[in-house]
Amino acid sequence: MPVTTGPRGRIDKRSAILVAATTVFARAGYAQAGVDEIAAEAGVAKATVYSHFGDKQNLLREALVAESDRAAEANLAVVEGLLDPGGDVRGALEDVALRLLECFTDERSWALRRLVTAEVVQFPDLADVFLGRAASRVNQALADRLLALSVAGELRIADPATAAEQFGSLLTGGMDARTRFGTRALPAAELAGIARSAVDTFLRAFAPV
Amino acid sequence: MPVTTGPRGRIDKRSAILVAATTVFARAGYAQAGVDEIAAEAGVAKATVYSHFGDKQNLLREALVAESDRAAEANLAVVEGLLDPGGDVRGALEDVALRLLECFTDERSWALRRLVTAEVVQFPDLADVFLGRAASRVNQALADRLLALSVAGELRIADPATAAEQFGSLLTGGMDARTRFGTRALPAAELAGIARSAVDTFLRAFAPV
Amino acid sequence: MPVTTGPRGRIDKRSAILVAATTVFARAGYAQAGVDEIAAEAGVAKATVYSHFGDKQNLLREALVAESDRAAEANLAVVEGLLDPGGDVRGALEDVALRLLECFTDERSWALRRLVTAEVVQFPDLADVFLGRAASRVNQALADRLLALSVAGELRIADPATAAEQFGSLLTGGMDARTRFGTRALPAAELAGIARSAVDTFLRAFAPV
Amino acid sequence: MPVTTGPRGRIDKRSAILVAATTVFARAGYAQAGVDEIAAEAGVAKATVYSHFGDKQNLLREALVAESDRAAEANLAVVEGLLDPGGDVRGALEDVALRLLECFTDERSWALRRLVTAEVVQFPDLADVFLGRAASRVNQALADRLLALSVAGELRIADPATAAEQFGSLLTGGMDARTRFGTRALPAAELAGIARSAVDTFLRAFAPV
DNA sequence: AATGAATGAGATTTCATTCAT
DNA sequence: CATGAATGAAATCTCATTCAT
Repeated sequence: MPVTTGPRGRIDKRSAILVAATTVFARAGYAQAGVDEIAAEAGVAKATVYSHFGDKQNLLREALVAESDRAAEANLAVVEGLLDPGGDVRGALEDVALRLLECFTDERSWALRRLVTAEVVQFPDLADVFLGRAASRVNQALADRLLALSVAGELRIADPATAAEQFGSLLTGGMDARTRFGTRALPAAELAGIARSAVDTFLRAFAPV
Repeated sequence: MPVTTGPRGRIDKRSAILVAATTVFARAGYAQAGVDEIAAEAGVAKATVYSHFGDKQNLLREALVAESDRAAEANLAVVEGLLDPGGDVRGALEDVALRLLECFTDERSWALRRLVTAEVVQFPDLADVFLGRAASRVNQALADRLLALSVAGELRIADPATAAEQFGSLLTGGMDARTRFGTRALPAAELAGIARSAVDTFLRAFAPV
Repeated sequence: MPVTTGPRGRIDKRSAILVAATTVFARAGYAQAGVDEIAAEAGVAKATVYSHFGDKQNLLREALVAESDRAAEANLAVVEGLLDPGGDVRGALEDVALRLLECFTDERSWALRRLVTAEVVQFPDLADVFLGRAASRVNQALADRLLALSVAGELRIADPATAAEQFGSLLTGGMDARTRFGTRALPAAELAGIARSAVDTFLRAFAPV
Repeated sequence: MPVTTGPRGRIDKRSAILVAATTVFARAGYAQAGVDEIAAEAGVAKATVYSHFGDKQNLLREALVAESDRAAEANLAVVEGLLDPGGDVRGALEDVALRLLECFTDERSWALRRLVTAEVVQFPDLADVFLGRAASRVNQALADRLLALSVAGELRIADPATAAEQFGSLLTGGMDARTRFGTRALPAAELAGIARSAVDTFLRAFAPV
């Protein structure tokens, strides 16, 4: 018997379960993950999982909400570091590009995207969770920065939203193939090369005259 | 009583099963798809499925092989249409871009990518199937064409493989978000806009002086 | 709604399953017995059987452990009744012989031996279960008694272990044929005759001069 | 296409199947043996097995008939060697005993008894096959010899049938335990010891005054 | 006569979920 | 509130048997 329980104990269990669910879903996939397994990983009884989250699907959703927020946080932190560099746009963009790429190729990010992709047909609202909480916020933030740079005369961008999307695409578009869908890690040098190459093309297209 | 049987009958059943498997896996996902369901869709007994394919995992693999080949065929046909346009590079690229986008946003292509993505952790060799049979062949073909255009002085490309990858990325990089992972169809006008926008950026970066 | 549950309830179910398994395995043989059938006989859900015993093979093992113990108990009770008879050795031996024969020809004993015999190739440890828990204990106990009678001058036995084995053999050696492997019951008179005949031969060999 | 077929080919196939069935049933048990496996072992198609033997149960029966005959032959050959030894009854009996024991502990004999024991509940007529074709014939032959020896004054036996049964019992009664139901081979020395010990007890009981 | 192919029925096992304590 | 226990429904896979060639 715990000496003190109360709201704190319950909350602790809730997040232990969420962490466990994230881990197990990432490792095994939604269908292959057993609620037993999640409960064991969290150190609680299976019924406790149900009393907190209702059912397995909802557990997935909540886990994806948390992971999407976590991923968004990391990405936004990077994008918000993209301030007016006073001259070295290329350096600033390469720096942001590389750090975004590191976020993107993180194990947990791959797992998040894989889970959304895998289950979107069964549970279409998962797309909204991921896109709304992570992808579109990051894109919007990036568009804001690009606009700022454009206003500052460092870039020449007509449509910042599209430019932001294309910046991201150039950066991450080949990653499925290169990492075999997140199954294989890339050497740091390769990451840096990809970032440089993406920024290079981006600047050819959007550098001021 | 079947009208005709013999060796042809067996082959017919095999492909009926493969078609059914593709359909059902696409509709329900690998784990949620029952072999019962596939057998019913194919109009054969469950045991026949097993006698042809051994187990469910192998059925998935064979289905993905077939779908990868089919997708590659369609994409290659488009890419191979990209000949020296004698002046109107933009028009030629936009045409190819749009048609590639149509391939890419096809229901079956989405299903293929979703299945690979979803199951790559459990069955890592599926990545090889998809990448080796489809993605990398298409990229290679596109690189070949870009090189030819570069040689012809229509483009100014140093590294055709990377340029091809970037062309594809600009084209398809935003599609997860726009189609909600293939869950939502896009109006033709939007597709055309995306193609135009991708080509525009690509040409800004790679058009000759 | 059950009138009482709690820890007692689980134990009750466990033994209900064990009893049912014993019954069904005896009736149908291991391979032909369905876990469905056992669950139905026990009045529980199939999954409950699995949650208690893990798999079918283990269920067989546990059932055989219980049956071996039960059989050993009955046999040992008989053998331990063989005290110094003060003169009438023949009578005492015939009495024990007949009662051992009754144990041996019991339906459940036949079923036990049949199951062990049938499955020993697949699950070699079953031999250990049966021999270690039943056969060898009974033989040892019988050897002890024969030694005591020998010490008391009622028998003339050099090697009690072998003598005990031979006593058992004379008694049960012909039973496969007579009962058609336990498929046919014997009249009490025949049993008594066999016991008498076995004891007769035994005493011819081991009675004191 | 075989160069010549005809009745001889069919007969060859029939016995190939029977041999294969015997092998596979012995190795795996009746229920675990697949008709596929038997057909493969025999080098024929599964349907051929059915066209020759009708169903699996009948295949078992025919295999057991053949094996029972084979076992009987071997045992009878031994027993029939038990002629009037002119003085050395013990030596003659020990010789027969050892050779019978060798028959009895043969792999194939164990397999035969195991199959009969295992399946007798499902197919009660198997007991008749085994008992009628092997066990009782051997016992009868042995009774004949014992009677002859008795007439010759070498033994003193009132009831030869019972004596024969007891001779066999003394010999084989402990073999289940010693060989763990045929799962473990015995060293030749142990076999010889058992034979000697059985004959010793037998002669104590049945040697002439 | 022999076979390759197909199948219906059933086997074991798993799992998300509920309920009484 | 947390849990151990129980379960209904379904999943994958197997196998004896038949049929058309």
